[in-house]
Formats: sequence, structure tokens, C-alpha cells
Amino acid sequence: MKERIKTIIAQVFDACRSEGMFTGELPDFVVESPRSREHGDLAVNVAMMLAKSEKKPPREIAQSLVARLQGCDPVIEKLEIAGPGFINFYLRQDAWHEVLKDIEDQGSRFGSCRVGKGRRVMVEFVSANPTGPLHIGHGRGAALGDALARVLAFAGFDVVREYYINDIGNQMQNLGRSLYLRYQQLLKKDVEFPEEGLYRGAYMLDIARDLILKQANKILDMPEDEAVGLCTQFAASTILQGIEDDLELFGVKFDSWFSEKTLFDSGDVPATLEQMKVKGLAYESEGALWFKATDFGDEKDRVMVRADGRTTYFASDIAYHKNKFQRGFERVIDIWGADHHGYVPRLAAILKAMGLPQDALGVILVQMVNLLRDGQPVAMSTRSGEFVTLREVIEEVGSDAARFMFLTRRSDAQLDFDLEVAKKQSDENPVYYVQYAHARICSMIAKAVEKGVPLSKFADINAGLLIEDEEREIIKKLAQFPELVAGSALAAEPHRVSAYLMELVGQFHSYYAKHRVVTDNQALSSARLNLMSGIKTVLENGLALLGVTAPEKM
RNA sequence: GCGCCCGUAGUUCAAUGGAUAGAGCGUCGGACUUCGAAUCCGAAAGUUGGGGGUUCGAAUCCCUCCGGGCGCGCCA
Repeated sequence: MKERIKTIIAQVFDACRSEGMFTGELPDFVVESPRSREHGDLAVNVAMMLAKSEKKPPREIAQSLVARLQGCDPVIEKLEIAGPGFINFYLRQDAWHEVLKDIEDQGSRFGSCRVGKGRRVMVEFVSANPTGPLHIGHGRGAALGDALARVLAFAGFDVVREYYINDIGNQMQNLGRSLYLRYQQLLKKDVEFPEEGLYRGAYMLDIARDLILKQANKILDMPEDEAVGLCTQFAASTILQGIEDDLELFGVKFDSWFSEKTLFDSGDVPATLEQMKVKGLAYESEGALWFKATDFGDEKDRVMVRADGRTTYFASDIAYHKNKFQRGFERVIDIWGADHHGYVPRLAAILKAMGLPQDALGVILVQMVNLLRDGQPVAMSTRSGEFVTLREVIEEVGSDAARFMFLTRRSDAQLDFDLEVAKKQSDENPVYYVQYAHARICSMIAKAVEKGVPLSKFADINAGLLIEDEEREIIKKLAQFPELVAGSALAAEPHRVSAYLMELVGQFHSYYAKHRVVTDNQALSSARLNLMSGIKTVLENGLALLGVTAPEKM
């Protein structure tokens, strides 16, 4: 509908201009759904935007346009000039009804679109080191990345979800040593467990017990290097399996698990470094190999190979992002914790330097989560092992509540996550507000069928009976869903979906309290049931984008 | 010190540069004999952290100050 209005205005503008009424170009104006019903069904700001270039008052311009717009299209019932120069469109009562047919025809695909044009996008998220279980912060990244992937796919992108596994390097060494020491301790060997650098969490003891179960005390007799290596591998694979299980519990499934180690096995990292030397992007100093990041907008040069010959994480990351683009992704989205934000200019610099498509990379920073219980902060520290895991949170509050909590906030704002609030199965918890509406509609439709008013097809109802203000507003809201999905995808902001669902559901509950759907009037009941079915479908599609279930009963 | 993010009702959060800044919770007052009260209706509640600027129009963009968070490793 918005497109239709936009086209009409463009035509009218051209007609006016050819008569010399206007001189300039048509600006990039907006057709919007006004907040208030008093401003019509749709509002256009074109007159205000033209005011400057045409050097005329906006209301005068609006007047000239309105004169031409009258009778242009049968759906336009009334036009109004309001405020500083808005042109408000009042449309015919039945102008929106067709969306109910669209919903019916498209079903679970309603709201999807092709703005993505099948372009290949990678969303890389979570990517937590396999050194410990996921915590609440990872949960936020997981919910966001997964929902974003779903939204992008629905908007016509070809999406791959990838998890980057840092399975090599210092932290892995520390992990292996931590396990080795725990293993020795459990087998009564008298060893010190140093304070610094190692992983002390209780989960390490569980893994050590598991290791004893599988290997008995065989590892005790090995040379230390070999023993630690084996421990590293055992710990990492156990923890990674745990992460995968936790994510599955959270409804997140990756298409691809990319191992950092493979970048070395394939020779990609050394090859990339060599290439950088050849291109003159690197230099040696103090025994280390540096990237000239300052030439490309970063504030410092960055080390890629340390003085002792080992490569840094950054070296891997260069090869990794090169690899991503080599795999043919047109757009690459990285979701990181906000504590990594200092890393962004470095990565941007490397893309620029390597001639990779820099604007194809989008980094979304997810701000910290403050975990609370009854308003009191819960201590979180990975090294000491004192933290609430994502699994514990999911088990306590449920996957739906946790996801919805994450996805009603913008990612760049910090978030307080109160376990007690998330757990309450009541008004304080918005996820139930939305889910309840779905369950209510399901129950209503079932009850109607019982009473002999079956759910009819759009073709068999008289949509003209839907004349209540609330009905018109709900139908308009339903019609906005596709553009909302498109906007959410292009802006990479899944939280718009939950905000939309809250609004839709609010309108529904309100309507429900005011108007009876199933009555003795068969025709009216059928029409209203069809509308309810439309709401139900949009709720299902919207919740699916968030990865939240739409229960029929609760 | 430098850089990035944030600051909106008591509170948790919304608001493609648009009209009178909106919701949930909390508070106060109402509504179940009919489709699910995990709901609805009403009320109180705001100088959008302060101050400048940009323009027809700013919570939104720019500058500055204040406050909070996070970074500033040859860690990841």
C-alpha cells in the first residue's frame, strides 16, 4: 500500500513539474504509518521536504499536490493537510482487507520477502573459547545471532551460521595444564595448583573425573608434554560438546563449526603472513612481525608473530576473515562481546590493507549483561569458576523467557537480567503476554469449531463486516509485518520484531475484551475468526523469528 | 589521559529526522454467569542527564560538559 501511494505521488509530482509548477527533483520522501489515528491511515512528508528547494511554504505545496491527488486512486477516500505540511491519506475501509488473504495464502511464509536477493551472508557468533561453559553473556550473543540469522533468511538472504573455535594457543595450553593438575590431584598425587592463569572452575573437576573413567591413571606415567597435550584435547572436546548441547537446549544450531587449528593445518596463516610481507604491509621490529595498522586507520601497529615465533590471535583472524570472503560471502557479520570493541579498527584496517571488501563486514557489539537475583548482582568470574552458566539460566527460567528477554533490547545497550523476574509466570514477563495471546486464539478457534462456526477461508467470508476501529487498526498492523521484517533484516535489529509483537498483541487483547468474536451472527463470527487466524499466523511467524515457541495451551 | 557504547516516567525498556515522546512492571481505582483474568479499562507519573548548534521539524545528527560501562597486551 505504501508503495502504491509512493508511486502515485511520484506521478503527480512529475505532472506538476511538467506544467512548471515545480522546478527541482523529487526528494526521497517517506510514506509512514502515523502513530495516531487522527493523522489518517498513511502520512506523507513530501511537501515539507520540497519546501526548501521550491522556496514555497510546505502547506502551499501540499495544497497543489492534494488538488491533483483527488480521485487519483479509488482507495483514497479523503486527503488532509495537517500540521506543518503533512498530507494525510484516509483510505477506504476495505483497502486493507486483502492482507488477510495474503496471510492465508502465504501462511508461515507471510512476512518473508526478497530484499536479500539470495545474497550469501555469514553470521558468526558466540565463538566462545572452549575453556569453560557458556555464561549469560554468551546467551545474549547466541539469542541475537540466531534471531538475526532467522530474520535475514526470512528476508531473502542465504544465511550461514558459523561458530569459530579457538582451539589453539595459550588458553588451550592453560586449559590442558589445568586438567592435568586436577587429574593428578584426584589420583592423590601431591601437586600445587597455581593461582595464576589456570581454570579453577568446578567443571574442571568433573572433566578430570571423566578422564580418569576413560583413561584410568595411564596419563600419570606419560612425559608431561604429551600428557598436557592429551589433556588439552580431552578438555576442549568435552567442553565444546557441552557448549553445543547448551546451545541446542537454547534452540541455536550452527551450520558450521570452524576450527582455528585448520587455518594452520592448511597453511593459510603462514601463507597470509608471507603475502603481507610481499605486499609491504608488515615489518620486523624487536624480533616480532608487525602489521602496519596505523597506515589504515588504527591507532597502533599490531603484532602478528611474537618474538618467540608464535603467532598471535590477530594473525589467525586475518587468515580467518580472508577465508570467509574466499568462501564467497557477500556480507559477513561478526557478533562480539562489547569488551572486544577495541579490536574493530584493527580488523577494519586489515580488510582495507588486504583489499578485501571492507563495507561487507559488519561488527555488532553486544553489551554486557548484568545478572541479578531479586535486584542483587550475582558474582561472575570465569577464572575463579564462580558464575551462573547459561544452562543453569535456561533450566531455571526457560529458553523462551530468556530469549525474549534478550531480544526485546537493542544490542548496544547494557542489560539487567533478573532471574527472579524472568522466572515469574506472570505480568512482569512480557514473553507470556505474547504467548498467551496465541494460546487464547487457538482456544477460541477450537471453541468456535465446537459451536459449529468453523474457520472459513477468506474467499468465504464477508470481510466488509470488519468495520470496527479496532479491527481496522489490527489489520493495518498485520499489513506492516512484511516491511517490519525487511527493516529488521537490513538494520540487523531483531529486537524490532519483539517490539512489534508486543504492540500487535496489545491491540489483540484490547479488542478481545471489547468485542465478542464468536456470536450467533454466523457471518460476522466467520469474518472475525478469519481475522483472529491472521493474527495467529503473524504471531507464529514473528515468534519463530525470535526462536520462541508459540504454545497452543499454557 | 585517549577511544567506543549508553543516559528517555519510580523501575525495565520502546520510538525508519516527523505531528500531543510510548509500552510492561510498580503505585492508586475499577472489570469475570457468555470465546482462557498469564487479560482488560481508567488515573497519577517526563525540562528525553545539562548546555549550545544544524533545519520547516531533534530523544534521534554535530560540538561541549556531567554521569555509568567497556577497552587501550608480543592475552583471546
